[in-house]
Amino acid sequence: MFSIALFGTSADPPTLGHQAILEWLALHFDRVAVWAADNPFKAKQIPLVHRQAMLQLLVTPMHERHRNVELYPELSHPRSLKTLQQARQKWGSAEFTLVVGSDVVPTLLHWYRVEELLPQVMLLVIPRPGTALSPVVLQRLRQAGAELTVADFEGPQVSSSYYRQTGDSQALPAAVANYIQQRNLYPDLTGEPQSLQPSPESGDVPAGQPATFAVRVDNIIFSVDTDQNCLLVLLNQGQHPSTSMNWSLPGTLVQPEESLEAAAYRNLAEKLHVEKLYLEQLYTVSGPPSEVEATSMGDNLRSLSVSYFALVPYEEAVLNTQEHHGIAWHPLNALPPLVAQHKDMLTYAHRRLCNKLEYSPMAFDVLPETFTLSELYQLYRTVLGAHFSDYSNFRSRLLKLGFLADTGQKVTRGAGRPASLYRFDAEAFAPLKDKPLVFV
Amino acid sequence: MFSIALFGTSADPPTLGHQAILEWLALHFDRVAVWAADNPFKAKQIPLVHRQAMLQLLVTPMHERHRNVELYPELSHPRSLKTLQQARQKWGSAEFTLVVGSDVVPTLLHWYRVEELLPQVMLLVIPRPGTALSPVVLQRLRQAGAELTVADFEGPQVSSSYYRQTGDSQALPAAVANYIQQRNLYPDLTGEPQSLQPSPESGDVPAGQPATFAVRVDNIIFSVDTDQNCLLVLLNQGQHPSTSMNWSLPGTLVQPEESLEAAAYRNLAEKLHVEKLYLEQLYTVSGPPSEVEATSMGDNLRSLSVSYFALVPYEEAVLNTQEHHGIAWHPLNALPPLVAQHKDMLTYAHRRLCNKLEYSPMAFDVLPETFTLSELYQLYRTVLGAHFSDYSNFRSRLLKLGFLADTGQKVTRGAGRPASLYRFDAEAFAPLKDKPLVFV
DNA sequence: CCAAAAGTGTTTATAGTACACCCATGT
DNA sequence: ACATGGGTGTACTATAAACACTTTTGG
Repeated sequence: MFSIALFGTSADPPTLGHQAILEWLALHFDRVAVWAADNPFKAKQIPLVHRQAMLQLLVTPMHERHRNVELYPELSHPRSLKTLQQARQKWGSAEFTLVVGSDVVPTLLHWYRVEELLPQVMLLVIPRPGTALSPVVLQRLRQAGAELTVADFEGPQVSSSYYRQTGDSQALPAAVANYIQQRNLYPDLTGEPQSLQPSPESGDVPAGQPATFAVRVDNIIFSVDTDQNCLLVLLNQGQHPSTSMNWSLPGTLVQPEESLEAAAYRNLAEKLHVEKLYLEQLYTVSGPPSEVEATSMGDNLRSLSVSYFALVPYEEAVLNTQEHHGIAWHPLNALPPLVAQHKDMLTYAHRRLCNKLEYSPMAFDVLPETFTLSELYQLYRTVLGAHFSDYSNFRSRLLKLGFLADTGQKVTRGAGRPASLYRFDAEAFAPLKDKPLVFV
Repeated sequence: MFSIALFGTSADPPTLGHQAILEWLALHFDRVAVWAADNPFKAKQIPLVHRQAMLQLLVTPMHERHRNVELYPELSHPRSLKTLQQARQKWGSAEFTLVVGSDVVPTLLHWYRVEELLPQVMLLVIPRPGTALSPVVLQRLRQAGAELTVADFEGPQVSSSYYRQTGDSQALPAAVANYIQQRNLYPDLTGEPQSLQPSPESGDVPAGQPATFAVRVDNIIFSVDTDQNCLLVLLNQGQHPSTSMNWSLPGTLVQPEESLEAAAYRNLAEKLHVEKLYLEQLYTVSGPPSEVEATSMGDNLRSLSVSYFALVPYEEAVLNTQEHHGIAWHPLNALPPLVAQHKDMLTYAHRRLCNKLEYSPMAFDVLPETFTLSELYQLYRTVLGAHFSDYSNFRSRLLKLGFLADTGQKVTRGAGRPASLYRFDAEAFAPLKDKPLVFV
């Protein structure tokens, strides 16, 4: 069958090594297809057009001896599977061989759909200086279905990276060397050989010292005054370090032996006293590097704030105005001037609160053990607004779901018919977990 | 009208100062109601029963001279409004006066429903040593509706905290001193006066050096292989520092000049190359204090991990297997052994992904500019599972909503009728934002 | 007696579900 | 022609929404 070698190279730049490989391939295959490949992870690559042009300069002269080597730029694709599909479309059924350097062999098993690729193509490995082939890897590849040959090729041991490090134009075909010089494509190279040094991999992470952070926890504490039909949030007057704004969310720095959640609970407990509450992590923001906190640990410390949102029962909550003179409840629809960042957090927290109420039983974390349905309804109506479903529909829906147990007790609040006291049955609710819109 | 003084005190312990105040009150009011108050923020308080008993010991002997002073424990409540309600229930319409120390006056305006409390009651302020009354505060209180008197009381200047600091039992009535000694209620006191020092407020925060953190970002990168009907997640082999487990989520340390989001993007870009993606912050966990990272900044550094979850187009994504040999896609239903913490994060991220798909247009962030409805459907079906609504209903619902614009173009994928190509119209979707279950 | 709050029921519109069936293309 | 995937329509059911009505208390 007609044999075709598929050889993609970054050609950055193409060297005498490439030339030797191509000549070797020309002798062993009916056709040799070569192209300049783009690697999206090599950020500082020479533009593709130049690399392709240089490759053309290398291939064209070869035609005198080998008419079967040709440039096929359209084959270029980050995925060999795609390249193979295109080759098959172009040449139909032939025997295709993928030519790869020995350096990429270890990563081969992680390629896009290897299990699909390997049965369709043969592999030819070109040994490259410095990268030995592990027999284990070869065996594992063969187990995965690879039909794999290692080339008995002994060409000149010059690679593109050798040229990029040394600038030794002896490694290049004259035409390529000329192309580079005309356009000054590798300006960092003086033209005279430099000392060979191991260079860091391109695209590597910035290897600087990682930043250190002071972490604070900011609480967005909501409460509901059902008498006044008012959603409240707890604010602190003039304590936030990084601003001159008057009001801010109550917060605290995380202590050395303390988990984030513990810090959130402590922060809350310092400001008010409640028996029941709902607490949940919300969002994390990092302060700008310039925003340094006063500390003895050095001034490279950045700040990071993890926000928690809480719901507490208003009737039960006792503010610690003794120690924190500045704290007070504020209606959400009449907020005082606030730190900009905190304003966003508040908006986000409010949205989360509304959503959570709609599908989670968090309301029962702040209601008393037993409660009337109108108390529950008042809570929902105050938070979700006047557009919320009417009482009778709310009532019948919840009772039908069956996780509210009637205690049999009745209680009378002022005038009107006495109301039944209900209890939340967590077990009966369990199957409804994660179901959306349980409470609408 | 019958005048009643309401006087709550922590009685920790009750002193000769309290006794003098009570005698003074007895001369100016028809009845003096006194009780031992509980402050939920004073953690190291003597148990209430003892304080009440001591107060009783102080009040009982007074009955010889003043029959109108009496203990009413049932009036005790952290909120004066409640106390007042109970007093009113007990004695009906009388003139009630709330007796407060001058030290609490500045916090008065932050009390529970002051605006409701102030019209109902008169205030009597007892000057206390060391806390001067600011005329500004008094004026503001009066503006808020307070009817306020400052007592012309010149009693002995001994307070409970004076006793607690000095142990000077000269400050106490003999019966109280005896009660304390019998039960060794204040064991820290030697009995002989100590030097008077300003002590830190009780219930204060631990004032230690705040902890410093190295912050890492861990990415949970999902992708959908619609051919194989498979939800994939990107894992990294054996790189996580704090474990011997094989696979972990790809992560990186946040660099000094970098925002959290920037670090998440960098981390992702280092591992794979995509043009389109969806990225969102997920959750933040703090490592235990023991888990120290190797660093030159000192070994008190704790670790904190902010996780981000991402969705990327599988067809387009090119893994950087060159630089990161260990990364690979794994089907979510066949995960390799994984760091425990990362397993939880994955579960959480998966749930979030499912929920987000149901109400947000995130799918269009990873689909090509134009797409067929079955491509969209396949994406949903693969992520949300076989229980997802059937194609025809999915189709009619989405088209009715009107944010999918038919491009008029048709495309044919293999056999079958050609499919229309649609485009996502963000403007038309805008009103549906935050609506639940748009896509069900 | 009425007002107020609790609780019940009825009607109507709409949205989800499960199908059956027609349409256009490649082989 | 027929398998394959794209696209349409219909009948049934469940639920949301609006509202009228009864019951039980306090004043």
